[in-house]
Amino acid sequence: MRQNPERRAALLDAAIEVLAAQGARGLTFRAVDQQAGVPVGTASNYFASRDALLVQAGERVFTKLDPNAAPAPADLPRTREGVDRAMRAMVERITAYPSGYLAVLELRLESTRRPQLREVLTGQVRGHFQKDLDLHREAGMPGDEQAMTLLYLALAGLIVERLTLPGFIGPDAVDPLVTALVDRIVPAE
Amino acid sequence: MRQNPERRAALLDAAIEVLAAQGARGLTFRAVDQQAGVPVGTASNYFASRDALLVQAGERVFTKLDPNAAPAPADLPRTREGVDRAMRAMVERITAYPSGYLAVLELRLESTRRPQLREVLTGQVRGHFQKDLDLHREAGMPGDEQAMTLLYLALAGLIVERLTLPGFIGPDAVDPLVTALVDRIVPAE
DNA sequence: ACTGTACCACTACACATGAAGTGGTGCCAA
DNA sequence: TTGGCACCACTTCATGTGTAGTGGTACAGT
Repeated sequence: MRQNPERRAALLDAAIEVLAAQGARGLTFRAVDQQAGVPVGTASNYFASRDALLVQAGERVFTKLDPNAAPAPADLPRTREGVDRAMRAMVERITAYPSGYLAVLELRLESTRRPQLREVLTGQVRGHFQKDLDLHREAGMPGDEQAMTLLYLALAGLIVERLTLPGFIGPDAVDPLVTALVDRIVPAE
Repeated sequence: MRQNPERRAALLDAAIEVLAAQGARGLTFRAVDQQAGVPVGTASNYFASRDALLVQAGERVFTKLDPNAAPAPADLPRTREGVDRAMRAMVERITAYPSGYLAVLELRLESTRRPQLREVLTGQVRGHFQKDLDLHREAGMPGDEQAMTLLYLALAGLIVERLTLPGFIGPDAVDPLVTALVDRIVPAE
């Protein structure tokens, strides 16, 4: 088993791209090798099995999607308007990097068949959501936990819609929908 | 090309199960044959190509998911409470038939790579949503189009969450979330 | 009642694709 | 010089598509 961490990370990033482009079933050692531009057999040397590759890709994609997730809270007003701006930024950020979220969706579906992967994903989602919740509360933003859960679900739905059938909800409809959502979900201050 | 309509329908139903169980990439003629319990080669005789199979499965799954979609409006109060009941029933109905919605999710992701499939799915989603909208309005239920769109997105998000990572949002949390959602989205009467 | 036709279920096969795993070679650094 | 790593060649295997072909059956024309 090879150890080089940069190379391993590069392979995982390639795996994420493959997931988005070809689906979970298309995630093979060779496809990863090709995407990463390394010789055939490399991925096979870094991951014991396809399962391991899948799980590690699942771990990585969240660390790539989320860390920048909290760029805002600091200089944002602690009002509904502030929440609105944060949410719009989040939707913008995620839809601007489709591969990442599409890979997550593929992994979610694949986790239907792989208990181990499901464990990992559930832990990741729970953890990141909890962190966002804590940040939100510590920043003194309006909206209780239930409100944030509802926002999370609706935005997730919106993002899925935008990424998979962009013709249904057009690009111009996004911001108004997010604003309307926040207006209705987050209590007036 | 074979014509027997019952057999074709049975093959498409089998295709939906395969989609849910094995993903879009697992949808092969042979897998469909096996799932439907018919001899190898049958599906190949009924569909000109894998593409055609995918598209026709995409058409069918919506007709199977939706028609029962409007069992309620008649005897439901034209109030927020009525909307709440309708929405809870809908979530219940969809999560009770996981294969159907999981197949839709697989198709959505696959449509990322297949323009023709994307066209079909976009049309189906748009059409069914519009129909629901019309029924809702004609029944005199509270909530304008934007409110219904927000409800749709949030419930879609909730369903995805329930079907793919059931450990994150537990089964007992569903009804309260739906009720809270409707309370916040649909204006008080 | 007989025969021919059309359709269909089922079978078999030819061809292609793509992947996994293994073993080996050369290189570089400790 | 020894160990770890990148790279490569080759074998083996599994799976799927598309199509051709076979036998059976229902139906219609005569």
